[in-house]
Amino acid sequence: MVTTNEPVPGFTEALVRLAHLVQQVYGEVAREHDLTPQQAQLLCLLIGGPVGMTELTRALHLEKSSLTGLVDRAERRGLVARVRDSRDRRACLIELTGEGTRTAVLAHDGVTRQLETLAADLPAEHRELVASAIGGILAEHTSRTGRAWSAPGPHRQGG
Amino acid sequence: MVTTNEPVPGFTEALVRLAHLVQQVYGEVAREHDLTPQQAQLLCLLIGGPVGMTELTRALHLEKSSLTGLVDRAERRGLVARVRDSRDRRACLIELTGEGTRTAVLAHDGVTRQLETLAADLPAEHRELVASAIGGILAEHTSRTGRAWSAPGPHRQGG
DNA sequence: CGGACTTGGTTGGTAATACGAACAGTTGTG
DNA sequence: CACAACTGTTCGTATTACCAACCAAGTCCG
Repeated sequence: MVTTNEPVPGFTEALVRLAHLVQQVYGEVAREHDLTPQQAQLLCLLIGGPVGMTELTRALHLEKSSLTGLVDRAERRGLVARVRDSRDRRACLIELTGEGTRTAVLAHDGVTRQLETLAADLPAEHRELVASAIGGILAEHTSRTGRAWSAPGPHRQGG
Repeated sequence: MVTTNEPVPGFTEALVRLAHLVQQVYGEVAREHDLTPQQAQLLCLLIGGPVGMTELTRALHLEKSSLTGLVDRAERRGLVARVRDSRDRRACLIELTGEGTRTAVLAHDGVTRQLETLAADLPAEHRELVASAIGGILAEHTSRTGRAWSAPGPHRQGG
């Protein structure tokens, strides 16, 4: 009874284009603050509080070594700092500096405002529907990979 | 009584995450076919027919020089070819080769299938609604920048 | 305790991505 | 023809991203 065989062909197309648009917005906003899109993403991810490298590799879908470089450059620019984890002497948490926090918030707000502006014509109900639909897709993906983005919140350490 | 002032704060968050997910799917599929995400994107864009460099820079939001490199590498791999434009001797159209077409279709199908799978739980009506909502957002952005992606179809020569 | 194994992060080497500035060839215009 | 506008390339540089190899710290197990 499910009609998933021949849905709207434009649906995935729309998703892909939207992703592209978001990417573009991220790029523009990042540039306004003299950041690369990746750095902006990193900063926004750290707004919720310090995060460990391993957690970041999962959130950003990067290899460890790639992340090392990204954090290195961000650290060299004084945007983030590595702080040793008290419970695990090999691990380190990445933390926003003062300037990093300022920039991160500005960038995050910029992206949010841009997207909100673009979606201004969208009635609130539709907006909620889209949000929930996306939530479903994300949940489906999460259940498949068994990994989540771990939204801004306390890092749930298994122990 | 428009309620655009304090909408769902999770809306833009959802958009951003979705973009990330699509990006990831693109990356996975690309890798399955020994492509970089950018190459996959290029190939998918060419499925509709040959496209000029300038048009491609707009579609991919790249500088001319960046695109030259991307096309260079794709050409070196035998995926695309530069064909001279008969009407304009400085311009060239980028065209898929035989293998390029095969790969492009496979990659496009792969991405589509993945996304469809993830959205399988979404009822068709919601899907259409989401697609149209996204369409609205894209249209808004288009009207702001005055430029469109020029969906798969005949290249409209601006004249 | 002590070695095997795992985990967390860095280093080194390489390819791809992306930008800006400068350049060469065409086109169109006056 | 002179000149501006346009199309794509080349060059130099910074960033991104991967893999393999590595070191250091924690964990497991005998």
